[in-house]
Amino acid sequence: MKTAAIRRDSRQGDDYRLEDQVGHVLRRAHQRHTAIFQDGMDELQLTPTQFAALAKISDVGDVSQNQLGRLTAMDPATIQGVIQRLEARKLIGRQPDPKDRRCTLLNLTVEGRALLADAVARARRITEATLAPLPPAERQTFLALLRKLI
Amino acid sequence: MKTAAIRRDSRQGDDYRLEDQVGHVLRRAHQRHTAIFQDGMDELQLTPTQFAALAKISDVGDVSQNQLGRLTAMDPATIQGVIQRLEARKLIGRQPDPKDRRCTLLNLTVEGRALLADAVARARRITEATLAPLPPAERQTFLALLRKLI
DNA sequence: GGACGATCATATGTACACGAATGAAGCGGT
DNA sequence: ACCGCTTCATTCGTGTACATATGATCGTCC
Repeated sequence: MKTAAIRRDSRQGDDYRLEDQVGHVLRRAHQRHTAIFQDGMDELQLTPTQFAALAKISDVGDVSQNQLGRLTAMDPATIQGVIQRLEARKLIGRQPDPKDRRCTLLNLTVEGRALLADAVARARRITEATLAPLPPAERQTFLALLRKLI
Repeated sequence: MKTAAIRRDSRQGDDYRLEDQVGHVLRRAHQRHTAIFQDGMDELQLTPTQFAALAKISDVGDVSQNQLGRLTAMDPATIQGVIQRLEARKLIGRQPDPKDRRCTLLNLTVEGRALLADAVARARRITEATLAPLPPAERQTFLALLRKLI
């Protein structure tokens, strides 16, 4: 009797509830964010990963694909497609690395730089909208905890 | 001078840092979790969504695909593929709904039930491993905050 | 009871995400 | 100079994830 009460109140109990699992909530939170992102980037037609790639290239200048992948947490196989689509839209350029013939160095085109400026402004609003359900005081707490899980 | 100091210390400042954005951290945390999941479910060859579908069917019994999709936060187009793969492995069965000829009702096969029992035990360890970087006291806080973002 | 809008499953196309494999190129040690 | 190990970019295959479209069926309102 007492055991059951304790379980119901403070422990997770014997039953497995999908909606209580970190993974599931993490997945749904990520889903919600990408929906907000897609909405906020509507006119620019940028996905979260495409935006991340552009922002990083802008940060660090000439980078190889694999290096950019490490900086943005993308697989070589994943970033390959992202780069391909950005290049097709002429937002980035590619040129062979004179020092290492295996690499191709990436950089922003003029159009890429212009579009990124717009995108960053939107990204700030997207971050704000994503965190909107949390009172400002809790946002830092949440981010600090979330960062520990990386 | 003073302004710059304040910005550096407590405000987000003018520069846009990708690694400070919720979306990016959320994406990476989700990535890490799926990696842990894949590792923990190695022998069973279940993906997070496949596991979620099995667990939910076990919970609620006969469900239509779309209904299951709503319960597990999956698009009709997404759950279609998940169901198809689970059926191919004979973990779930499908039969027409006598009350509504548009629907097909899903349920676990004997193999599905057996595999799920094993999977749930593993899923508990996966949740534990995902939250391992957080001291126990912070886990409830984190989950409570994360849930607000859904 | 017939038309209309909603819902169900499915299909197509695009975009991440990653394992695994491949060929080209770099590099260190002998 | 050569061999082996690593790294780079690419490719293939599988699996989410979602927009959009389609045909079948259901409910409802007139």
